[in-house]
Amino acid sequence: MTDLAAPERLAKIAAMRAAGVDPYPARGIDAAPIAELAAGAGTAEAPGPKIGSQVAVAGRVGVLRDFGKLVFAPLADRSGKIQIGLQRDKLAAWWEHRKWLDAGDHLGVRGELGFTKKGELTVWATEVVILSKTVAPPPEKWHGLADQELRYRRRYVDLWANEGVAAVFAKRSRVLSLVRRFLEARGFLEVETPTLHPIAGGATARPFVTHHNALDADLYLRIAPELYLKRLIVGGLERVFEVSRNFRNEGISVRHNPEFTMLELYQAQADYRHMMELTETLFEHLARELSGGTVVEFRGKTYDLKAPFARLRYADLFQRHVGCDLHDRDAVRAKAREKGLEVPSADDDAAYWRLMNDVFESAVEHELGGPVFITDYPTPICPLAKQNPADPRFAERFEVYVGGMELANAFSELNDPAEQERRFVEQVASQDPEAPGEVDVDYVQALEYGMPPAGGLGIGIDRLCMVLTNQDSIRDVLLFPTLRQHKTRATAAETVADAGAAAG
RNA sequence: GGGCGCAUAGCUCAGUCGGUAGAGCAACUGACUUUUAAUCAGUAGGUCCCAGGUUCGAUCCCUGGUGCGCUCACCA
Repeated sequence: MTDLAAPERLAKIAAMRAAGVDPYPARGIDAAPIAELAAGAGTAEAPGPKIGSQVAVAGRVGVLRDFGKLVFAPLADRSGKIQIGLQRDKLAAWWEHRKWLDAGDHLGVRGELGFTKKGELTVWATEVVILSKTVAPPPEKWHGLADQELRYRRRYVDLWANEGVAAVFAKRSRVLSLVRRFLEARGFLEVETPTLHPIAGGATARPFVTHHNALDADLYLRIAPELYLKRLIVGGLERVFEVSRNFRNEGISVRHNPEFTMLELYQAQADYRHMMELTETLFEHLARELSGGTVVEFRGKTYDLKAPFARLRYADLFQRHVGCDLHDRDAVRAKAREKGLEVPSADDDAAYWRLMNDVFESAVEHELGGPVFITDYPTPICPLAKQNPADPRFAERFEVYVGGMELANAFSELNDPAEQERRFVEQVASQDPEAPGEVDVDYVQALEYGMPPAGGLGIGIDRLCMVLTNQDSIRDVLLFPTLRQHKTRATAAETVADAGAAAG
């Protein structure tokens, strides 16, 4: 046990055992979802159990309001909450055991559905069973679990102690479900590709490294599923998607978690224009399904996710917000210095384009409300995208922004093996710590077998859920966000460890 | 990683212009058959995050550390 366990509750467990009552019985009880009772109550529209009928409910009990010969308490399950009423007269033999009950216990209650004098729907108990005795006291009843860190560390408490938390995750689940149905209806096949990659490709990010003992080889946790999914397009699957947990060894912020979920999809015979249409259609669909309308509120502002979204060209935005052409290297460097960005002394192309994009991001991104497509990125910052046939300086790529946050990234996929190889070699040579360490030769070979023209799209599911559920931090849409390691004091574990040390 | 802020009872917080501390809730005891954060009476509960420094004296001031939050950078 840990120091969370309250002595008075442990004493109750001992008392129950002494009385021959199991505080952790093996079987639950067959109970109705509480919402059915609460909403139904035998009316014509909602044919739940009638007032006066016998019902059974099971759930976590809240604060006990004890009147001596009468106890009221709320009982909550996943579906809702109802009041239970325990009366001495109806629980004669059991009545003395009411002292075993504590806030937070799991109870099964059988009784008659009725009302109190104040008109509160109540299950008047004729039988009460402790289904699981809680030794850790629940959070304070007024404030709930307020400590941010504890909310994340003890999400299992946060979920029932704080209103609305479970609903956010139910919505998230629904987003994934809707996305799957949406894509399946359009002929996409859900696939699963490796999480362990010999080369960390498909994005620029620092990977996590791990080691396979039998192969005696280092492997990387994937930073993106992209290159595998495109191999499947080569393989003729034509329309594939994956809900991919990606891992990036980077900082943590309100928008970043080291592991995050991305939807990636690829569609043969499509290009980035199709991806735009698909994106805005999907976003509108999700908004409508989740909230009934297309307008969502996020961080105190509203955004209309009704398609079509505005389309703004990268070069135009650059000109407008930075004030010079993105190819004018001297002017861009001057702007970078103005903004206090670190201007690299090296004069190579890779460094210039990184700088140019930094300038763009610092000048443009937070100016964007959205939803908006930023389109036609400069080719040098798009190693996996196809060039625009009319102007090869730009790639057929777009990103979607809502509330200053990048939600999606898509392009017409580069399928020329020679050009792809050239860009890989360039990346590897760039010395960028976030670039892959070696050329993915197998991927180039895949392209040599021929990939049809295809559009690809990646959507940050966590961020999308932030927008759709109006949560400011990515941590609030992740059940268990990554936190610094933290040793919980486990008194029993210490005892075991001490015993082991003593024995050894 | 940089900057800013916070750390006091189980929880949420107040407080001490430097003299080792308080409220509400929770717990415990008692009363109460109609509460909705029940009420009433009482009891108990503190390494004031840790270490060092200044001081007659530090929870308070200073330095360092730890943890957390916010923010910047990077990205999705």
